[in-house]
Amino acid sequence: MSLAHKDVTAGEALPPAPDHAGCTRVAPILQRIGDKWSILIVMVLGGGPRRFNELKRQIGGISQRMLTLSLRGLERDGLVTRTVTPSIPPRVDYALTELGDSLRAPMQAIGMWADTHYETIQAARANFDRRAEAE
Amino acid sequence: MSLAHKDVTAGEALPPAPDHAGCTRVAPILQRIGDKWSILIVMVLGGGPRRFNELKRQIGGISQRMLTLSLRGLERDGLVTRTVTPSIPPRVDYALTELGDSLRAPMQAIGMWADTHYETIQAARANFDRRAEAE
DNA sequence: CCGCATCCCTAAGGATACTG
DNA sequence: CAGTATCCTTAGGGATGCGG
Repeated sequence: MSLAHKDVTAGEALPPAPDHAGCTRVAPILQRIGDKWSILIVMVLGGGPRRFNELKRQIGGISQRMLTLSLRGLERDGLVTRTVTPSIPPRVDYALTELGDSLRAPMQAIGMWADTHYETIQAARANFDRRAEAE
Repeated sequence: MSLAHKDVTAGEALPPAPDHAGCTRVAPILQRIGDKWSILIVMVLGGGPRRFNELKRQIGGISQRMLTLSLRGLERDGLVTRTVTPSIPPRVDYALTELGDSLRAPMQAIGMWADTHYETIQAARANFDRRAEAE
């Protein structure tokens, strides 16, 4: 793990390039929320607290195993709270913390980007695959 | 795969919640760039074109296998160009496309977020693990 | 220098069945 | 309802060695 910050002399042509710090720190976080389900969960919880099976239904296609694990991860990172009401049947509510809520804005920036360029990317893929198939 | 857009009546308490569309479309894209290396590559290429081993060195800790695969993925999605100069020894340059470059902005939004809340998240994890260990 | 092919091991993740 | 536990299959990813 290095990501050398010195030695920027190698190449510096086209763009402004105002990054260079906090790159390696971003990766682990992006992976945390870049997994198959976490963003979906955050998105749904952005609409207010949800119960376990409510989440499961609204997300669609997730197993309870993965929902549990994903929620645990988000809870662990302080993005989501888990509130148990020990009634019968038991009731558990999940909600975004302030931290989790603050993630929604940058997330939507990516969302916008993805939505804007979705077709372009699909086209690029199709194109790439087509000429790859033609050897 | 559903993510029902209707039936928002279930819960709508705390936040403004201006999302609800393009959620399922975001996930695959986030996974594409949320893998272990892609963002790092995009970040480094943000500083200008790089050769293969140049990238490898600057990223640090990546195997050439994964670098190749990641670059192929990025190329396939039209985020990166691959330019071969058939000299001896051969020379291959990678650079961001306009599309790839446009990704840097939203990416840095997440980067900022991650950097800002890094400590908080670490603390939350430590806290969670501590009380989990205490059963 | 670039990168494909191979081997191999681990983690991710789905399906199902069972508990408080 | 809200999980936990188990099984099993696949994808991710490192190490190494060869080839243009």
